[in-house]
Amino acid sequence: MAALALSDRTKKNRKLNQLLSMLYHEGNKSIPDFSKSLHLSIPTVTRMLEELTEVEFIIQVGEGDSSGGRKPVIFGLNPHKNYVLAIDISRYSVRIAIVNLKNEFITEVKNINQGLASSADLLQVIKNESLNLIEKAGVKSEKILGAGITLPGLIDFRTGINYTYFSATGKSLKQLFSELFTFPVFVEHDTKAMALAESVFGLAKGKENVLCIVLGSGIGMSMILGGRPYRGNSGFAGEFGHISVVENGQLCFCGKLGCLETIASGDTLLQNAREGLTAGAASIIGTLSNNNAEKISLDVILQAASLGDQFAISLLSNTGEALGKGLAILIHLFNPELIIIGGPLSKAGNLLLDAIRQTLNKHTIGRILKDTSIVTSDLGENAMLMGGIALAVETYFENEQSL
Amino acid sequence: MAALALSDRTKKNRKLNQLLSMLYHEGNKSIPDFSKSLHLSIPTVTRMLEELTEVEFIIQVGEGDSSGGRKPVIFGLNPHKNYVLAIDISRYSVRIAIVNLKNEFITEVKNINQGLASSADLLQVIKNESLNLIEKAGVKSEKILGAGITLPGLIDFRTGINYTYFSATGKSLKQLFSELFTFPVFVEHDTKAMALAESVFGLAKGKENVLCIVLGSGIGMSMILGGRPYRGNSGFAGEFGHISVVENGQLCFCGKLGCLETIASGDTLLQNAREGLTAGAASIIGTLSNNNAEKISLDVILQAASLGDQFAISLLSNTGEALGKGLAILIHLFNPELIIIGGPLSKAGNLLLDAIRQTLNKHTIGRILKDTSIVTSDLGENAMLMGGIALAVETYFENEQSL
DNA sequence: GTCACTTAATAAAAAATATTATAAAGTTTG
DNA sequence: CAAACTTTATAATATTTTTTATTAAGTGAC
Repeated sequence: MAALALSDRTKKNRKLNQLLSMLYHEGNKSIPDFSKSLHLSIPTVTRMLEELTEVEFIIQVGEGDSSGGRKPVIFGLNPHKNYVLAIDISRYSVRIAIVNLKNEFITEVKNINQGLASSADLLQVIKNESLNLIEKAGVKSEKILGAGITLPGLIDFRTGINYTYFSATGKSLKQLFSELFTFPVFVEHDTKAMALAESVFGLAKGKENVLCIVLGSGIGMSMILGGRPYRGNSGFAGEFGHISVVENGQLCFCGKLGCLETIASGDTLLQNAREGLTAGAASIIGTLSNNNAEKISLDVILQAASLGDQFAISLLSNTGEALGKGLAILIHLFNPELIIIGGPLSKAGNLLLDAIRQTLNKHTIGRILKDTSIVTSDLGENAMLMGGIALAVETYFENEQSL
Repeated sequence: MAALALSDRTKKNRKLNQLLSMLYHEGNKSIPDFSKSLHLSIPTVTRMLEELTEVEFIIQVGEGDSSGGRKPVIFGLNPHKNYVLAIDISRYSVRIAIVNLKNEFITEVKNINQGLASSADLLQVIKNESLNLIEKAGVKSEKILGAGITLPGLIDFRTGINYTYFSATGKSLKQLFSELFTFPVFVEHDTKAMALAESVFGLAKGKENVLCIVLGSGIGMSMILGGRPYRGNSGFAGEFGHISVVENGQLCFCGKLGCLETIASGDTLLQNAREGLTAGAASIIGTLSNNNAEKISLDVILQAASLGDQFAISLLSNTGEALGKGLAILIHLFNPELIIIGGPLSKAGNLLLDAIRQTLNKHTIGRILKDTSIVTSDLGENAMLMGGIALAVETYFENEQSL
């Protein structure tokens, strides 16, 4: 097995990198497919594929269809050539998994009940649990091409410094996590990772201009513009939750008044639920939460709504309406082809979407709204992990830099 | 002079196109410069330059500096190889000019006092005046590589149909204008052309993420994101003037309530001026406009403000404050490195900028605001023409499609 | 089922490109 | 002010890539 130094940024390797990246993003392909996409002749592509087969990066996966002629051999990534460690860090938990190059989870997703807000020694915990998982999976550490790590915070992507977490260390996130493992690490903001996941695996696949909204306790946004993730100048783009929508509104934790988060986030919804129940609203939320205001969660409210609870439904539709006002702004500015609503609240589905659409009809210029679809994400709770995986593979194949 | 079919989209020509485009955007270069940028060897670049010199596309313009070694020969575009006809169409006027490939105007800018709103036969007028200008300039029609045409309206860039003007013809803008001339036409929305002009010639040169605001009777916006003009899905992106900022605000001509245009546009400023004067505000605006409310224009108010008129200054600062609220939203969403304020009102300079900056300090998360500069454009009244020129040259050199 | 047509893959020849060596033209330093 | 070093440009050689021709493998119509 000859050594193929894919990390050299020579002209030849750039093409090899491009080829691998295409295979990862667009799936299996034939020689003529590559020839057209890469603007290379068929003999050249043949030689490249031979080289990559030699080092076991790719394998023949069968033959394709033909509309009248010899059937082409189809090539695909060798799923067992490498593995990716995916780590999604959040405030109260960490999720870890290992996948092969077909994005198949080769372990269960390990859930740790410690997070950024609850553990002093989180990095060490992450290291140990990761190494355990790697051992349990029976994967050699050398076969792991890298770790895709996602976490929240205000991250300056030029310096890699997270101003919300770990900033006291003075180290960049890449430094911090690199010290844990022998393989490379690729770090990304969790919300931005979700956009990447949608773009590579989800509903944004093949689309050029997509906005991804993450509805959880707060409101996050990430964007695919011109087919590429958009970060802005320093990585702070997408602070959708903190645009002003209410003149002299409620105080937001960011210090400003009337941010969208103060009227349309999960936290606000919960607060409204508690206040409504205290004021005597008729609802099964009380029973579902054992009449303990502390136990009222988004899941409880979603459950109540799905059971037809009018109060819960109106809470969701109020949130949808408030969010719709914000989305109207986004649509005027970005003219996106698609808006994907993700995060815990997105499970509300049409209870949320209907209210959003109604508000948009009122607040958006019709000609522009016409070209925008609004859907809820179908990636589920592994969205961030998937984003981390895509980041790791893509950065590795394309030989670029991540955070 | 051998024929060099630059329009063939072969691999070789793609490189030639890239080279010409680089020369246009980045200025004159040496053989080693090209070699590095184009990832081609020096002999190959030498051959390409010989070919392009042969057909008079480029010329040697002198020699460059060296930090210790032989001085390189510097190559540049031949400014007289081709010319561009630039046409900027607006509601009440049309401006026409001819430039060479150094972007030097080889004629005066011809100003026609007919426009989209005032002429039934505008296309014919434009054709005649253009041909006159070409003849007067003594330029052979074959030497004109194309016309760069800019105009306002809601333009679907996929179909090239302008829903505001000429939509009754059922023809795309390209068809419509192509019928006027023997050379190719390249059409662009006027506001988006301004962003292109800023990106190629103006303050946005070399910058990745820039927002361009056009402050005139209304409020327009165009964007450079990831170094490229951003249009959105159908070309409607940037409707900054029609985002909602006032709950149950004034009725906007777009049919919605409380659009930014209803509080921060030139028209609103004029209306406020008239109302203020009627209510008895102390100001020299009255004298400057001969006490004729009809004659109060943005220019009059700017003149009054520059003379120190307190009422005029407060009008501008009110507009700045209102605009600032909108800009705060943009900064949170786009995290741009630069916001350029253009259009007639931008002449107010610091009278506007100071109020904007003050408002931003109040309404924007500090960490994000820190990385954004806000300036007024320095392209002047030819900004749109320049954008049309850049569009024509760039599209021609890069062999791509425009509207 | 054969014949005409289509698509894929390989082989050989031709063209283009890169690499290496060398020369030309400057700059800097002792 | 020469010697040593740098950078640019050209020439010769080696490599890579494309083009063209050929073969392989399949489809569909009569």
